[in-house]
Amino acid sequence: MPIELHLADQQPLERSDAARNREALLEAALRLIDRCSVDGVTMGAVAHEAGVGKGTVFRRFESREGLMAAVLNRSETEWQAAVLGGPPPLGPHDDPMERLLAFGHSRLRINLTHGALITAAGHAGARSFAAVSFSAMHVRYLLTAIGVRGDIPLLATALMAPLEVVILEQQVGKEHMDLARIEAGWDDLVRRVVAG
Amino acid sequence: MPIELHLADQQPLERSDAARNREALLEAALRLIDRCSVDGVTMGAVAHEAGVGKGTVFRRFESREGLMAAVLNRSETEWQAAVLGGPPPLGPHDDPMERLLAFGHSRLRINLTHGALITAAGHAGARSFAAVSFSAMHVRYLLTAIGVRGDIPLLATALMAPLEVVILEQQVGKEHMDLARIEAGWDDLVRRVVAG
DNA sequence: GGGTCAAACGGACCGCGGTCCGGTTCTATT
DNA sequence: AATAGAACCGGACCGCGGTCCGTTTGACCC
Repeated sequence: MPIELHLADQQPLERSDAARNREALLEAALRLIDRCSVDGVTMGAVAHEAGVGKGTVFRRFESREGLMAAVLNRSETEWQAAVLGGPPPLGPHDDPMERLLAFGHSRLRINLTHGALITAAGHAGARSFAAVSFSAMHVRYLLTAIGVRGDIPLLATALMAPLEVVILEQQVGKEHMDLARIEAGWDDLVRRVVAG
Repeated sequence: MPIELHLADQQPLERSDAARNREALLEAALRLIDRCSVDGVTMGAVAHEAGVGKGTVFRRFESREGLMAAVLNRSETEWQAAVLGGPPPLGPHDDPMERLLAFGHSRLRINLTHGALITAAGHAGARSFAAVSFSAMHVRYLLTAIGVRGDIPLLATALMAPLEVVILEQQVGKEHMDLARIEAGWDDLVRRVVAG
């Protein structure tokens, strides 16, 4: 019987070839993304680019959404770091209201820039899982810090919903709104919600 | 040269067999939906069920999304009629605020009930096209009638965003919120936005 | 080094959405 | 009724996401 003494280690352990392939696949995906845009990223193409079989891609990442989520995760992680410990106004300081506004603007820009990727990551991505996402927790925290009264989780959702990719693409693509207007609209919404 | 004297007629005219097939396909789709749920509705299956070739389905409805949108359109149309001319509080009466609240509750229920279908209808469905949808127009109108000041189109979007299927399914499926709470949350949001 | 076995690998295979094109059918016109 | 040609029809075909299973490989123990 194996001793398994990797105390705080997570998952049962990953074989070295598996780890190597995961890395190779992620890099292959990145290469493909900026060579043929997001929807040029075919599972077969990624496999070929990384020099492995298609089955391997699926074992590592479960699905196309999973792969996209993994790619997305890189930039998303450093954004989260910026929120948790970066410079103001996004990072920690003593005016939660200003921080909330900065959060919205930042999220807005990201969702517009990486819209295709986020959409491709689907249910494995931004939203989902473990009950609530990072953004939801952060907004709830800020609302509480501001002193808003009411059903905080619901209010947080209401504030984040207009930042969703689907909504933004509708506004920019079909209704031809520009970024500044959408930002201003979000600020206004926040003020109204906070004022209560 | 053809005289084309169908004055207010829309599109170049539809051949009778084409019209017959469109009907047959829509009914086939409906039959399949409540026999095998929405994602059992395969283009091939619909074609077979209607007794036509697969190509025909695509010529009539462009894509799977298009077919779903056509199916959705039936219930959606009668809902729109209820909004425009039905009984209060959803239909016309003299308290726009109450009507707005009723709108939200109604939309909420529909989006939860027909979520799968709406999602399957995708960009050809609820949202899209001709610049703005029926719901957007209605909410903008009500906000104006209430006397809200500000960027009405943006505020309307902000109010409708939390009613989107993606959001609702997250709330109900992952965060286990019940309908009453979501309704209450929306009412609260509306009051805050209107109070401004 | 040699042996063992779980884990990873690869690529054939499947069903679906979507396209294409040669043959067929309806409508308008005479 | 006959003609012409546009519109429609069917189903073979393609690429993609996803699955399956026989084969290989790496980790661990002797």
